[in-house]
Amino acid sequence: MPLKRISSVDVARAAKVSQSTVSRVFTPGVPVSDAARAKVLSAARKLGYRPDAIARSLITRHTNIIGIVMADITNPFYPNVLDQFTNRLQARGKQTLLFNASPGRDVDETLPQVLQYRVDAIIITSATLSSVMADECARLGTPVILFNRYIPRSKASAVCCDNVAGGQLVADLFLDAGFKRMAYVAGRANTSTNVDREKGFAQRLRERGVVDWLCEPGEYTHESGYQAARRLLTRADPPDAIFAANDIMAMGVLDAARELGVCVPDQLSVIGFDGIPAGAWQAYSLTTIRQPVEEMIAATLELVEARIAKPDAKPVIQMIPGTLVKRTSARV
Amino acid sequence: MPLKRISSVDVARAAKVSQSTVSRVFTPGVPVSDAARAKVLSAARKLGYRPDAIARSLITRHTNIIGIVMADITNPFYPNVLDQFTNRLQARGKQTLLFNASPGRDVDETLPQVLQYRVDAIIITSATLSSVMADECARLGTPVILFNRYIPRSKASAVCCDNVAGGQLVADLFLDAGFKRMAYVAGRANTSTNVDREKGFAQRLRERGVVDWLCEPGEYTHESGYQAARRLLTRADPPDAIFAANDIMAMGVLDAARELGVCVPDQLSVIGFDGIPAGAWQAYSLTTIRQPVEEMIAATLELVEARIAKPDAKPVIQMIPGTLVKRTSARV
DNA sequence: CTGAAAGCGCTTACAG
DNA sequence: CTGAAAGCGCTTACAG
Repeated sequence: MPLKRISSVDVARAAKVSQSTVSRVFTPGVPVSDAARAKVLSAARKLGYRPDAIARSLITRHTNIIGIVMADITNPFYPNVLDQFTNRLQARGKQTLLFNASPGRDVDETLPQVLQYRVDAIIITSATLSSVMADECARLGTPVILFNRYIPRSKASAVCCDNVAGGQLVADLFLDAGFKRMAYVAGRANTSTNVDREKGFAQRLRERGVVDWLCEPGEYTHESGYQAARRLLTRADPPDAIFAANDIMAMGVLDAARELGVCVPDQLSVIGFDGIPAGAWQAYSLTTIRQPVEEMIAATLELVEARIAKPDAKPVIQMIPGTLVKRTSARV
Repeated sequence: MPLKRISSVDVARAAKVSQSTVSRVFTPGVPVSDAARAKVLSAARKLGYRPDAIARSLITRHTNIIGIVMADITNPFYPNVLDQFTNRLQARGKQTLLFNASPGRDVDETLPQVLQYRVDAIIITSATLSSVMADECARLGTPVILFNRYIPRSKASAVCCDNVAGGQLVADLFLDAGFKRMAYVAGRANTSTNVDREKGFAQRLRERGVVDWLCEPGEYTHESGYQAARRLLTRADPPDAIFAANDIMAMGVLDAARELGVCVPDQLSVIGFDGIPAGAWQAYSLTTIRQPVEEMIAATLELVEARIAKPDAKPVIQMIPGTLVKRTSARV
């Protein structure tokens, strides 16, 4: 038979003080006499009392809960992101309410649910929302920070890896190394990460006089990278360099090359994007553009704090450059 | 300037009904006249009203939030688990409060925080808690369900892959195939998954007359599997069959074998445990014992529902057998 | 420093 | 079916 939850009133009675005093003891920074504090703490310990976070939230109007909306948790780039977010949030005494969104769809239907729980702020990653919804959140005073996405001209702030610059960097690398026939293996078509990485890659290729390159669709999975590479490498005129929109697809590309007897990096150079741990495994030794995850997370969390403190501050979009990690999958 | 959050009182005023009626319209299964419902809904829509989940929780005494405590999110077995839990919880109208625990330590310090938020139930995975704490939760009426762990004789229910049986299965497979020199690459020593997998493996080996086999420590990471295999394969008497306590270590073993020129499966057979997607990649083609994740999650969620409805029901420990996935890393 | 009281935004007997 | 009222467990002016 579950016992009644014990409340501040119970503690007050046991400690022979008022309920207000009990509350004060559990509110940091409020003056309480040492004598009262001692009585309350001892009674609280005896009864196993802990303040009720829900009741506290109702009156303080903040919950210390941050909503994280994520699609695509199974993409190997994200577990680390989620791990770091929750760890660092917990270190600041905040909790994480996790919402799963369908990849590729906006989260406009999910967000009202998040809002119902009065989260102090919302972090959205590998998913996007309409700018209408972003503005609605702003109206309600709930800060929204996008992680690795951005919505130009909306009220939502964002922290991104500079995906365009990353794409350009890969193009430069390929061109400097003298490759003649390049290919891009795309991520899910409607994601901003894919759009930007391809944009940077294509722009730079064109700027430097290349008019013709290959492009295969993919969907940010190992299997789709593998299939794209099979199509590419069995052509009469196969590419000598492939840029895959993320690491996991690049690893699929490498598996296809191995299977088809295409020698990497002698006959084929492959570069990925993300910097996931698996890229370092001996079977792949993947050269890639590493997203500065730590920095991006730190920046996001700072923005979260800043916007909670001042919700109507101007939205900012922060771009952090990726860095080349040279391993052995590309002759660059 | 953020607008005031709009409450049921605002809607009541706009719809010219009582606040109670507004509340009833948003409480499923409570009778309200069509006329009143229409007025309320229209006013609510106009004002953008949504009931406040925090206030509702305070009075109904349940939050519709399930706490999930997880260590080791970056272990590739878990993203899928988390993804499925959140998806299926959301489908039932429940939310997920995610807590990150340090791997290897119990979660006794974390749990009071979870409890403060009055979660309806707690799921603990890849982490464990003392039986004292389990009983404390039971006393408070908060059900605790362990996922892939169990605490004998405690008040916490559990859903597990049958790790002992899985270990036995691997031993039988190796023995039936005629291997002479077997090795076990261990997971983190203090985890119940590692203890049970090794126990089953060793028991069966002994039962069938094997007295001598190799054992190397590992910590459930690719790197530790790789290092363990290097130690094993550079011995004067290297093993001809390795059972790794999880897939990711088995993949590290395969990478070491590849690097050392040990041919798999001709000179060495490798079997893992978990059934993570990456095991199917062409670079590994890993034979493994697959944990029936879907079934385990469904069972866990059923248990969660059942215990929320009846918190003082007897704890149950449910074991679900794993299944062999034959690929090409083992000659069995 | 402390207590009595108001109030956060809901749900739910209670009476009609 | 509907409204007035009590109450969930806290925080925080207000007065002393």
